[in-house]
Amino acid sequence: MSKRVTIKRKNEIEENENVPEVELKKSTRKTVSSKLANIDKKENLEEVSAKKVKNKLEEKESEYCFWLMKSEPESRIENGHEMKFGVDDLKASKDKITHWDGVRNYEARNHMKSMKLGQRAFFYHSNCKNPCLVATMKICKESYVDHTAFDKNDPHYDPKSDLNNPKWYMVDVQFERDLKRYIPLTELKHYHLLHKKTGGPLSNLSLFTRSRLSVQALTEEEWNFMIELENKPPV
DNA sequence: GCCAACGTTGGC
DNA sequence: GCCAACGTTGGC
Repeated sequence: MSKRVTIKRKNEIEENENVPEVELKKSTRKTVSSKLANIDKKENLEEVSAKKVKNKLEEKESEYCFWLMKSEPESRIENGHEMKFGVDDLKASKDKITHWDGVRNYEARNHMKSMKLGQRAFFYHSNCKNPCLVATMKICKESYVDHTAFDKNDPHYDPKSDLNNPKWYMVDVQFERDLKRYIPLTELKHYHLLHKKTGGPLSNLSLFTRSRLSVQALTEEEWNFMIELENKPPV
Protein backbone atom coordinates (compact mmCIF):
# COMPACT_ATOMS: atom_id res chain seq x y z
CA MET A 1 0.00 0.00 0.00
CA SER A 2 1.69 3.19 -1.08
CA LYS A 3 1.74 6.14 1.23
CA ARG A 4 0.43 8.40 -1.44
CA VAL A 5 -2.73 6.39 -1.88
CA THR A 6 -3.28 6.30 1.84
CA ILE A 7 -3.03 10.05 2.07
CA LYS A 8 -5.40 10.46 -0.81
CA ARG A 9 -7.97 8.22 0.81
CA LYS A 10 -7.65 10.13 4.07
CA ASN A 11 -8.31 13.38 2.27
CA GLU A 12 -11.34 11.90 0.63
CA ILE A 13 -12.69 10.81 3.95
CA GLU A 14 -12.22 14.29 5.39
CA GLU A 15 -13.91 15.68 2.36
CA ASN A 16 -16.85 13.46 3.10
CA GLU A 17 -16.98 13.89 6.85
CA ASN A 18 -20.48 13.65 8.15
CA VAL A 19 -21.86 12.69 4.80
CA PRO A 20 -25.52 11.95 5.41
CA GLU A 21 -26.81 8.53 6.07
CA VAL A 22 -27.53 6.88 2.80
CA GLU A 23 -29.47 3.84 3.84
CA LEU A 24 -33.18 4.40 3.59
CA LYS A 25 -34.18 2.07 6.38
CA LYS A 26 -34.23 3.84 9.70
CA SER A 27 -32.69 0.91 11.51
CA THR A 28 -29.64 0.97 9.29
CA ARG A 29 -29.13 4.71 9.33
CA LYS A 30 -25.53 5.59 9.99
CA THR A 31 -23.31 8.35 8.76
CA VAL A 32 -20.75 7.62 6.09
CA SER A 33 -18.14 9.17 8.33
CA SER A 34 -18.83 6.72 11.10
CA LYS A 35 -18.82 3.84 8.66
CA LEU A 36 -15.51 4.99 7.24
CA ALA A 37 -14.18 5.54 10.74
CA ASN A 38 -15.08 1.97 11.56
CA ILE A 39 -13.38 0.82 8.40
CA ASP A 40 -10.23 2.60 9.49
CA LYS A 41 -10.33 0.80 12.79
CA LYS A 42 -10.19 -2.57 11.14
CA GLU A 43 -6.49 -2.82 10.47
CA ASN A 44 -6.78 -5.98 8.43
CA LEU A 45 -9.16 -4.38 5.98
CA GLU A 46 -7.90 -3.84 2.47
CA GLU A 47 -7.81 -0.34 1.07
CA VAL A 48 -9.80 -1.65 -1.87
CA SER A 49 -12.67 -2.65 0.40
CA ALA A 50 -12.80 0.77 1.97
CA LYS A 51 -12.94 2.34 -1.45
CA LYS A 52 -15.65 -0.04 -2.54
CA VAL A 53 -17.80 0.91 0.42
CA LYS A 54 -17.19 4.57 -0.16
CA ASN A 55 -18.06 4.33 -3.84
CA LYS A 56 -21.21 2.47 -3.03
CA LEU A 57 -22.23 5.13 -0.53
CA GLU A 58 -21.49 7.87 -3.04
CA GLU A 59 -23.60 6.06 -5.61
CA LYS A 60 -26.47 6.11 -3.16
CA GLU A 61 -25.94 9.77 -2.47
CA SER A 62 -25.99 10.59 -6.16
CA GLU A 63 -29.34 8.86 -6.47
CA TYR A 64 -30.93 11.74 -4.60
CA CYS A 65 -32.27 14.05 -7.24
CA PHE A 66 -34.62 16.19 -5.17
CA TRP A 67 -34.02 18.51 -2.28
CA LEU A 68 -35.62 20.50 0.48
CA MET A 69 -34.07 23.77 1.59
CA LYS A 70 -35.08 25.68 4.68
CA SER A 71 -35.23 29.41 5.08
CA GLU A 72 -36.78 31.73 7.63
CA PRO A 73 -39.59 33.99 6.43
CA GLU A 74 -39.91 35.93 9.68
CA SER A 75 -37.63 38.63 10.96
CA ARG A 76 -34.90 37.51 13.33
CA ILE A 77 -31.72 39.40 14.13
CA GLU A 78 -28.54 37.37 14.55
CA ASN A 79 -25.27 39.17 15.32
CA GLY A 80 -26.94 42.35 14.17
CA HIS A 81 -27.99 40.83 10.85
CA GLU A 82 -31.47 40.24 9.54
CA MET A 83 -31.98 36.53 8.96
CA LYS A 84 -35.31 36.82 7.20
CA PHE A 85 -35.36 35.33 3.72
CA GLY A 86 -38.79 34.07 2.73
CA VAL A 87 -40.08 33.04 -0.64
CA ASP A 88 -41.09 36.65 -1.31
CA ASP A 89 -37.47 37.67 -0.86
CA LEU A 90 -36.43 35.01 -3.34
CA LYS A 91 -38.98 36.27 -5.85
CA ALA A 92 -37.74 39.81 -5.36
CA SER A 93 -34.14 38.81 -6.08
CA LYS A 94 -32.56 39.52 -9.45
CA ASP A 95 -33.79 36.87 -11.91
CA LYS A 96 -35.40 35.24 -8.85
CA ILE A 97 -32.01 33.70 -8.14
CA THR A 98 -30.13 33.59 -4.88
CA HIS A 99 -27.00 31.92 -3.58
CA TRP A 100 -27.65 29.60 -0.66
CA ASP A 101 -24.93 30.88 1.64
CA GLY A 102 -24.39 30.43 5.33
CA VAL A 103 -24.78 26.66 5.59
CA ARG A 104 -22.33 25.53 8.27
CA ASN A 105 -23.18 21.90 8.67
CA TYR A 106 -21.18 19.21 6.87
CA GLU A 107 -24.12 17.07 6.00
CA ALA A 108 -26.07 19.97 4.53
CA ARG A 109 -22.96 21.12 2.70
CA ASN A 110 -22.41 17.69 1.21
CA HIS A 111 -25.96 17.68 -0.04
CA MET A 112 -25.29 20.95 -1.82
CA LYS A 113 -22.08 19.55 -3.25
CA SER A 114 -23.97 16.70 -4.84
CA MET A 115 -26.68 18.90 -6.33
CA LYS A 116 -26.80 18.94 -10.11
CA LEU A 117 -27.87 21.67 -12.48
CA GLY A 118 -31.61 21.61 -13.12
CA GLN A 119 -32.53 19.49 -10.12
CA ARG A 120 -35.49 20.68 -8.12
CA ALA A 121 -35.87 21.66 -4.49
CA PHE A 122 -38.68 22.66 -2.19
CA PHE A 123 -38.47 26.04 -0.56
CA TYR A 124 -39.44 25.42 3.06
CA HIS A 125 -40.40 28.11 5.55
CA SER A 126 -38.85 27.28 8.90
CA ASN A 127 -38.71 28.76 12.38
CA CYS A 128 -41.98 30.57 11.89
CA LYS A 129 -45.64 30.52 12.87
CA ASN A 130 -46.65 28.19 10.08
CA PRO A 131 -43.76 26.01 8.95
CA CYS A 132 -44.57 24.76 5.45
CA LEU A 133 -43.51 23.99 1.92
CA VAL A 134 -44.19 27.08 -0.15
CA ALA A 135 -42.55 26.80 -3.57
CA THR A 136 -40.25 24.88 -5.85
CA MET A 137 -36.85 25.99 -7.06
CA LYS A 138 -34.28 24.78 -9.56
CA ILE A 139 -30.57 24.41 -8.96
CA CYS A 140 -29.12 26.90 -11.44
CA LYS A 141 -25.46 26.83 -10.40
CA GLU A 142 -23.65 23.88 -8.94
CA SER A 143 -21.64 24.16 -5.75
CA TYR A 144 -18.92 26.77 -5.34
CA VAL A 145 -17.08 28.29 -2.41
CA ASP A 146 -19.22 30.17 0.09
CA HIS A 147 -17.23 33.38 0.42
CA THR A 148 -19.27 34.52 3.43
CA ALA A 149 -17.33 32.05 5.60
CA PHE A 150 -14.29 34.36 5.25
CA ASP A 151 -16.20 37.57 5.94
CA LYS A 152 -15.72 38.71 9.52
CA ASN A 153 -18.87 40.79 9.33
CA ASP A 154 -21.02 37.95 8.09
CA PRO A 155 -23.27 36.33 10.69
CA HIS A 156 -21.94 32.93 9.57
CA TYR A 157 -18.27 33.89 9.56
CA ASP A 158 -16.12 30.84 10.29
CA PRO A 159 -12.78 31.84 11.80
CA LYS A 160 -11.44 28.34 11.23
CA SER A 161 -12.08 28.46 7.50
CA ASP A 162 -8.91 28.53 5.41
CA LEU A 163 -8.94 30.51 2.17
CA ASN A 164 -6.59 27.96 0.61
CA ASN A 165 -8.72 25.05 1.67
CA PRO A 166 -12.33 26.21 1.77
CA LYS A 167 -14.71 24.25 3.92
CA TRP A 168 -18.07 25.73 3.04
CA TYR A 169 -19.89 25.68 -0.25
CA MET A 170 -23.15 26.92 -1.66
CA VAL A 171 -25.30 26.62 -4.77
CA ASP A 172 -27.48 29.06 -6.67
CA VAL A 173 -31.18 28.37 -6.80
CA GLN A 174 -33.88 29.92 -8.92
CA PHE A 175 -37.54 30.28 -8.01
CA GLU A 176 -39.62 27.95 -10.15
CA ARG A 177 -43.21 28.28 -8.97
CA ASP A 178 -45.41 28.70 -5.94
CA LEU A 179 -47.17 25.59 -4.73
CA LYS A 180 -50.91 25.75 -5.43
CA ARG A 181 -51.30 25.86 -1.69
CA TYR A 182 -48.78 25.92 1.11
CA ILE A 183 -48.25 22.44 2.53
CA PRO A 184 -47.94 22.78 6.30
CA LEU A 185 -45.52 20.71 8.32
CA THR A 186 -48.46 19.38 10.32
CA GLU A 187 -49.88 17.82 7.18
CA LEU A 188 -46.57 16.24 6.26
CA LYS A 189 -46.36 14.95 9.81
CA HIS A 190 -49.82 13.44 9.50
CA TYR A 191 -48.69 11.43 6.47
CA HIS A 192 -45.35 10.65 8.04
CA LEU A 193 -47.04 9.04 11.06
CA LEU A 194 -49.57 7.27 8.87
CA HIS A 195 -46.91 5.93 6.53
CA LYS A 196 -44.79 4.76 9.43
CA LYS A 197 -47.68 2.53 10.47
CA THR A 198 -49.03 1.44 7.12
CA GLY A 199 -46.02 1.93 4.92
CA GLY A 200 -45.80 4.74 2.41
CA PRO A 201 -43.50 7.27 0.81
CA LEU A 202 -43.17 9.62 3.80
CA SER A 203 -42.39 6.96 6.40
CA ASN A 204 -38.78 8.06 6.62
CA LEU A 205 -38.97 11.74 5.65
CA SER A 206 -35.89 13.60 6.88
CA LEU A 207 -38.00 16.56 7.96
CA PHE A 208 -38.86 14.32 10.91
CA THR A 209 -35.99 11.87 11.10
CA ARG A 210 -33.32 14.58 10.69
CA SER A 211 -35.33 17.59 11.70
CA ARG A 212 -32.50 20.02 12.30
CA LEU A 213 -30.82 19.59 8.94
CA SER A 214 -31.31 22.72 6.81
CA VAL A 215 -30.64 21.13 3.42
CA GLN A 216 -32.29 17.77 3.02
CA ALA A 217 -32.33 15.12 0.32
CA LEU A 218 -35.57 13.64 -0.97
CA THR A 219 -36.17 10.47 -2.90
CA GLU A 220 -38.23 10.71 -6.04
CA GLU A 221 -41.09 8.94 -4.25
CA GLU A 222 -41.03 11.50 -1.45
CA TRP A 223 -40.91 14.39 -3.91
CA ASN A 224 -43.76 13.05 -6.01
CA PHE A 225 -45.96 12.40 -3.03
CA MET A 226 -45.34 15.84 -1.58
CA ILE A 227 -45.94 17.58 -4.90
CA GLU A 228 -49.22 15.71 -5.27
CA LEU A 229 -50.44 17.04 -1.93
CA GLU A 230 -51.11 20.43 -3.49
CA ASN A 231 -53.90 18.80 -5.51
CA LYS A 232 -55.46 17.16 -2.49
CA PRO A 233 -57.59 18.87 0.13
CA PRO A 234 -55.69 19.81 3.30
CA VAL A 235 -55.82 17.21 6.04
C1' DG B 1 -40.04 31.75 25.36
C1' DC B 2 -39.29 26.88 26.29
C1' DC B 3 -36.90 22.98 25.46
C1' DA B 4 -35.84 18.43 22.92
C1' DA B 5 -32.71 16.86 19.73
C1' DC B 6 -28.39 16.71 18.31
C1' DG B 7 -23.86 18.50 16.49
C1' DT B 8 -19.44 20.42 18.27
C1' DT B 9 -15.82 21.31 21.54
C1' DG B 10 -12.43 20.45 24.76
C1' DG B 11 -10.69 18.42 29.11
C1' DC B 12 -8.98 14.35 30.63
C1' DG C 1 -11.18 8.20 22.39
C1' DC C 2 -14.75 9.20 25.81
C1' DC C 3 -18.16 12.10 27.26
C1' DA C 4 -19.89 16.27 29.77
C1' DA C 5 -20.79 20.80 28.71
C1' DC C 6 -22.14 23.86 25.50
C1' DG C 7 -24.36 25.86 21.35
C1' DT C 8 -27.80 25.72 17.70
C1' DT C 9 -32.04 24.49 15.31
C1' DG C 10 -36.59 24.85 14.99
C1' DG C 11 -41.25 23.04 16.47
C1' DC C 12 -44.52 24.13 19.67
